[in-house]
Parts: sequence; structure tokens; C-alpha cells
Amino acid sequence: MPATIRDVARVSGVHVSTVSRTFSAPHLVNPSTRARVLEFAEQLGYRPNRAARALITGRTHNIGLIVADIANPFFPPLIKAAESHARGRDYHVFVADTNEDPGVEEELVLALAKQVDGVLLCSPRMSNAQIEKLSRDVPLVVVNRPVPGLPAVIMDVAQGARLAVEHLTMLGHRHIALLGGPRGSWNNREIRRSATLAARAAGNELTVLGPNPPTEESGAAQADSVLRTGATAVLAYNDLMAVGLIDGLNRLGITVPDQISVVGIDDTALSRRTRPTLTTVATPTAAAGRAAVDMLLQHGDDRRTTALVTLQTELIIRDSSGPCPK
Amino acid sequence: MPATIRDVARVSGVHVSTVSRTFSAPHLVNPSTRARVLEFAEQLGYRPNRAARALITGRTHNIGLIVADIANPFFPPLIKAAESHARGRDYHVFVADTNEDPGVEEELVLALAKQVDGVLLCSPRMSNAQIEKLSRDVPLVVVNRPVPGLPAVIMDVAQGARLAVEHLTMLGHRHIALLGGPRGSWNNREIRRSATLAARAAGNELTVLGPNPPTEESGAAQADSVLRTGATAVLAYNDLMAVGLIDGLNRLGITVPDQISVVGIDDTALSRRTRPTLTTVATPTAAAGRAAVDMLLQHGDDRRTTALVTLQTELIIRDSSGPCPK
DNA sequence: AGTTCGACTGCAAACGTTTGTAGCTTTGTG
DNA sequence: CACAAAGCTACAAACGTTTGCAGTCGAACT
Repeated sequence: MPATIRDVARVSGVHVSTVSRTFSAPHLVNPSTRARVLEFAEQLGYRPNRAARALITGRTHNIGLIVADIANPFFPPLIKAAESHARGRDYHVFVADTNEDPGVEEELVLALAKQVDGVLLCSPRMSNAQIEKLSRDVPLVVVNRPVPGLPAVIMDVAQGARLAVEHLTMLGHRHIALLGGPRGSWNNREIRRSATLAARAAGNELTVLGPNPPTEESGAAQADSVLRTGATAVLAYNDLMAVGLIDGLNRLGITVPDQISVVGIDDTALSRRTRPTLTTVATPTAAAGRAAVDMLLQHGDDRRTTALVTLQTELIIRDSSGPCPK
Repeated sequence: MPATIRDVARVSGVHVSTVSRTFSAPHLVNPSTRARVLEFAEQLGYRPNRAARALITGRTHNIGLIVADIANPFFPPLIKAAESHARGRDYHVFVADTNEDPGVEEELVLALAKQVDGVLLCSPRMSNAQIEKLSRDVPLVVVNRPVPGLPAVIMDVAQGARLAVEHLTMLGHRHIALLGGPRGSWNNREIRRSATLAARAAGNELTVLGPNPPTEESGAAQADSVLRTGATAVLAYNDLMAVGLIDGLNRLGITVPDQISVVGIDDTALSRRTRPTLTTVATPTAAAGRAAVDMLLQHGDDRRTTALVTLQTELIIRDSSGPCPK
């Protein structure tokens, strides 16, 4: 029913190849012919069938975007930025949600492989070896985790964690709890490593809790474990857990920041809206989305380029962190 | 490089058509042949090329999902539910963001048309006529707005608005302001209509403000217009505007709900997290996403089925609404 | 024994494009 | 005026599938 290249060719009295070139290699066709073809194409509402084109060119002009949880407020800005950036380059975006399940991740990459020119793997929970293996089937760019031999864009969350610990130290806190995130997360390990280092450098005590699912409920559920550590300040794996924790603490009659300071990570839209507003480490998620798309489209075919883009993070001081109670 | 159906055929010593049937019509091939083919296919890592398949069958097993703004917290739960539901039925989902621009909407539907079996159009800003026209190119299901002659899933936001007005009336409020949303929004008109009716029935005064962009900033910016109306309670187009408004009021030294009550719509994840927590009308977004996918896949080909699914809404009373100050 | 049937498999055309090659004009050059 | 070059267009094969049709073969029926 929809017009094909053949319809356009017939109507405008030229061969299909001429119509094809009118769109994909304009300089090879006589301007007047081209004008005529374009006119008829317009009139018939012709649009090239990208799937058919992909079949022969091998380029689909689609990309895949795989995230752990669309509803986690960390991701929407990244998705939005990536989609918009990709569309500006005439690419469409498949979005899929793994529910934090590594098995689903793998299946998804494989299922998408033939339909896309590459996949953005955001915060994957798979092993490096698995990712490495998948990258033989389809170009990958990893976000939020470096994988040896693969292009990746990461945010310097170690620096952020250090800044957070230093901030808390300056406020007089001597014992900090680290509310850990999910097991497979590279960010989680990185935060832990860096916070440990920073705490040691400041002569502080650091108690690590976790691993935990990176959700609000999980943060709330950890409120009493946090209390039991005796820490006066908490650095949480992400904003979601931080606000959950604050809620949980409130329910136990503890107020933030008067009795305990809480610092989040990600600076999601949330953090400005909660009361108290959340001190947090800002990660440039939109920029990460754009950078990842760029990397994917840049090295079109020469995969296994091992570029690594690192984006800086920043500590945003708001109301959930305050002086250590005595 | 990746294995094709021909590779599998060669290796397992059968014709390509047999391999094809092994996957798409198993009952037509001898179980033992089938087993052998499957084994070799597995071994070669063969996966049918869906684009090639689509070319001949006309079914892509993809759907498009077009929303106004991915970062608006209303949408992620809908996207997540729709994607997960679709994938359960072996469909992949293109997600695209229009930035509230009707022109982009149209372009996007057209661009996606050949690559999908149908498009979910969420909260479109286009005219009915435009939507109607697009539906001739590709099956559409509209979400959050009824369009004559097209399948749609809507949420009964009129009922929600009525409940909200009644709730405020019971709290003693006699003058309510309606903080309107974007121009093209059907929901906006519906809310307005229903709130007006309910206010009249209760003998209340209702002042309508707007149209406004449906964002937090826009809500905040309207704080003084709201004050000038002299209303003691506000019903906002959505949660985002409601929390923005509360912020704006706070900045003017007005407290919620003591001096003014504020009610939102959508019950986004936000509304539980702000202080005060937000009284709001809950819209079942995840259910809407699933229902829309079902409708799209159900009437596969017989478009122009004019089914309309209406989902109920519910008033969630939290802390941002209180008794009318005297 | 001949026929019919069913189960299975192969053949080849088709889906809507792109692209290398070859052919035809026209123009420029010596 | 002949010839080459340049500019343009047509032809046809290819991409990886599906699918209607026809063919083969053995079993079951008459």
C-alpha cells in the first residue's frame, strides 16, 4: 500500500536506480531529473524503506539503548539526551529495560544485534568477559563502566565520593557509613574504593553496608543498620537510596541533617525536590548520553577502538548534610 | 560475518526453505531434521534477521512509542511498562521524544512508519485531523486522548478533577484556582471542564490560569498569579507544576497547606517524596502502557477499530491539602 | 498392483532497496 | 571532424528472508 521506489520510478518515467540515487547520491543525477523525481516522490508520499536499505548497505541507522531500569530517575535524562542526539544524526533508538537482570541484558543485545548499528550498554551488570563476547556480534559502547578493549564513557564518581567524604570531614564527622549499591556495579566498587581511601586519609572511620538493590525501598530498609553502625554521616550509592534512607530515618524519629547527615550520588531531579534538599554528587548524565552516541557513530566499523571518555563530577551541597552533632 | 540462513542450510545439508520453516513453521518439518538444523543453528549462533523477515512478511515486530518528554516523571513508568509488556510478546520498542512539539510528532510517526507495526502516541499535541491522517500510514493507538475512529486508552481525569474539587470543598475552600497545562492537551481541556462543573455544583468560584507549559519552572513562575486570584486552593495540571508552584509559593513566604492548599495530578513518584507530600490524582500509567500495547497488537491489521479503554483514577490525599484558612 | 494420500522437502519468486558496470549523449579538445 | 572525457541513466545482481507450488517417497487403502 505505501509507495515504493518502483512506484516513483514508474510515475516519473525513470529507472529505480535513478530514484534511489536521487536520495542517496544526489550528485550523480541530473538536477532537472532529480527535481522531477522529488516532486513525484513527494506527491506519492514516498519514504525510503530503511529496513530494505539496511539489508543491502548493512547499516540500519538504528541504535539500541539498554538500561537497568527506565523508572530509576537517573536514566530518563540520559535516554532523552541520547535519543535526541541520535535523532539529530538521523538515527532511531530502541530502548529496553533489563530490570537489573544480567541474563536479560545478554538476550537483549543478541536480539537487537541485527536491527541496530550498535548498542549503548548503560550500567551493565554482566561480567567483562560476557560483554567482550557480545561485542563480537555488535559494536558496543559501555556507559558507567570501563571494559578493557571497548569504548566507554564513565563519570568520575571516585572523585565525587572523595569530595563527599572531604565535605563531611570538614563538617566534623569522624565516622561515616557507606550505603552500598548492587553487586555487579562498577560504580559501586569505585565509590567504595575511593571513599575508603579518602576516609583513611582523613583519619576517619568508614563502615560499608551492602550490597543492596539501588532502590528507595532498599534505602529505607537500611535505616536501622545505618543507625547501628553509630556513624554520624552516610554516603549513599545513589539519590534514590539516599531519599529512601532519609525517610527510613525519619520514621525512626531521627532527623536529617541534625542527627545524621546524608549525601547522595547522581543529582537526579529528585534531589532538589525533597525536604531537606539533598546534598549530592552531580553526574553529567545527559552529556554522557550524547558522548556515548558520538562514540558509537564515530568508529562506525572499526570496532575495538579502546577510547575512554571520563566526565567530571561535582559536589552539590544542599540541606541534607550538616555539622556533626556532638 | 554473522551466520545467515544459508550458512545453516549448507552446514546441515538442507535447503534454506527447510531452515526457514524450522523456525517459523516447525510442524511442517520432520522432527529429526528439525533437531539437526536447530543444533547447527545454535552452533553457528544463527539468529533470523528480523529486518529481512519483515521485508517479506510485512510485520516488523517493532513498535514505536512517542512521548512528549521522557524526563517528565509521568512517562518513565508508562514507557517501562509498555516496553516490558511488548518484549514479553516478542516486540521491540523504539522510543522517541518530541519535546512537546507537534511538528516533531508528525515527522517521527512518518519516519518510524516503515519500521514498526504500529505506534503508541502518548499525549499528542497534534490536531485530530493530523492524527487521523497519519493513521492511514501506520496503525496508531493514542494514549491520554480520545480520537474519533482510532483506538485509544485514556484515564478518567475528569473524575479525578471532580474528586479533587470535592475534596477541597469539604475542607472548606470556596475559591479554587486551576493551574492549566499546555494548549494542545486533551487532558487539560477535560480537567478544566470537569473542575468547572464540580465547582459550580458546589457553589464555588473557580479561576482558570493558563495555558502553561507543564513544567516545574512554569509552576513556580505562576506563584504570584495564583496569589493574585485570591484563591485558597489550587488544582494543578500535573504533579510537576504542583511541586513547582509550592516552591514558588514558599519563596513568596506562603506555606502549604496552611495558607494555600495544592493538589496535583498523576501521582508520579515525586509526590511521595516532596515535603509536604502531595495530594494528587493517581493515574494508572503503567496499566495504560500495557493496555495500549495490547490494543496495538490485537487488531493487528484491521485498523480503524474504534475501541476506547478508560482507566479509573483515584484521589490520593496527602499533606499538601488542608482546611481553608479563615 | 494400482491409486491416493500425507508427510516432508526443494525450487524459485518475491519483498524494497543499493550499487558496480555498461551504455548512451553531450561536450570539450586537438 | 574525430575522439576522449564527462555526465547521466539503465540494467541486473545482491542483501536474508518467506512461501506457494511442485516433486519425492513410503504407507495405506481398494
